[in-house]
Amino acid sequence: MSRRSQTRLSVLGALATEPATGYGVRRAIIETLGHFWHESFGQIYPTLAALEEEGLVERDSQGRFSITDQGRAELTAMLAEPPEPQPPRNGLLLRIFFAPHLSRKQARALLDATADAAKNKLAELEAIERGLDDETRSEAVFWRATVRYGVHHARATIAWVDETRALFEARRSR
Amino acid sequence: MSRRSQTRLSVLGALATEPATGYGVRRAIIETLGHFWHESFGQIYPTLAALEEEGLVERDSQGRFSITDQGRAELTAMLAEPPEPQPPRNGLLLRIFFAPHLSRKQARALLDATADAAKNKLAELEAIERGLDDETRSEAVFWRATVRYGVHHARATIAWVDETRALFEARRSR
DNA sequence: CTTTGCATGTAACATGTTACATGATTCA
DNA sequence: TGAATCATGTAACATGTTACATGCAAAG
Repeated sequence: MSRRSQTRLSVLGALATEPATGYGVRRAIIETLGHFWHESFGQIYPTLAALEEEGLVERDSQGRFSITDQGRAELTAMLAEPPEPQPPRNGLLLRIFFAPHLSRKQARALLDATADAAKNKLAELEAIERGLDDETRSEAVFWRATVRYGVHHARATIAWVDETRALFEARRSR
Repeated sequence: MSRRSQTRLSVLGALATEPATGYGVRRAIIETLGHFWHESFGQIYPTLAALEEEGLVERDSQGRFSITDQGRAELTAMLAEPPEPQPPRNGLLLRIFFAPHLSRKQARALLDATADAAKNKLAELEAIERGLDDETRSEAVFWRATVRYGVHHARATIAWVDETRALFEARRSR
């Protein structure tokens, strides 16, 4: 089972929206997918070269890439594949699990930092969501869905921290 | 900034609980951290060799590894470091974002599969949680916290799918 | 006696990040 | 004119997975 690179997917998707240079692809990814996706130049340039060789994108005289018909077909095919479940590796839970090897203070700091990060993320997402209220393009419903995903999960994290603080305190006073 | 391998952390943590062979370390990780962590043999054996060379673990005559005092110190130090934020790469959201390139049916299938997976995960976690009710060891409070994290997030995913289905339907009938 | 589990390891590959090198253009 | 931004790429490194090779021991 060949784990197909998801970089191909994000690059093809970006070019399906709008032709761009390699640099522009990265900017587009940061601006539109930034709250849940990330690419580095070290991936983008080789990927564009490979996509070009496969005839999925083509480069014009200014160095701008655009997606070909074949590229659109490949994009749809890749999108239809189920997202490969990434093997779970949650660094926070690893620390929580082994927290008996930490002092109470350190464990508390870990929870505090987690809640702070989630609250910042939530604020960021809510700002993006408000920005979408003025968006009239029909795709906006999908963009909103990605933001809402983050909102739900940030709130889940915040609720979990509250609950976990109480759980740890109960233990302390037992 | 050197992304320290978290494999070291999981292996040291496992050995802090109980000495084991490389094979046993993996079993312990599957059994106790399985719902949020994963290691392959290809990582565990080289990591054990490296930890041994650093004097953080030692091997007895039967090939069992146990953690040294230095290893415990290193474990505590690594646990105290904030979990490095993994660069966000959410394959599901990538597909949702680019869903305009999918048919409605494919988009719906993606949401259905997501909800199913989350519900299965939730059932699995709730079973683990019930199992913890009989657990008397003091560490159990931390184990429970890791399970509860998964419960909160699985529920968040389920709620998000419900909301998103409604969002997409509203668009459809507009 | 054969399957299952225990046990150790390596090699090839895939993916991805970071740092570096280089240069053009634009804007203050 | 100097800083910021646009632009392209490579090389070294880190991390991790998968497949393969090998062999012993226990259980049925």
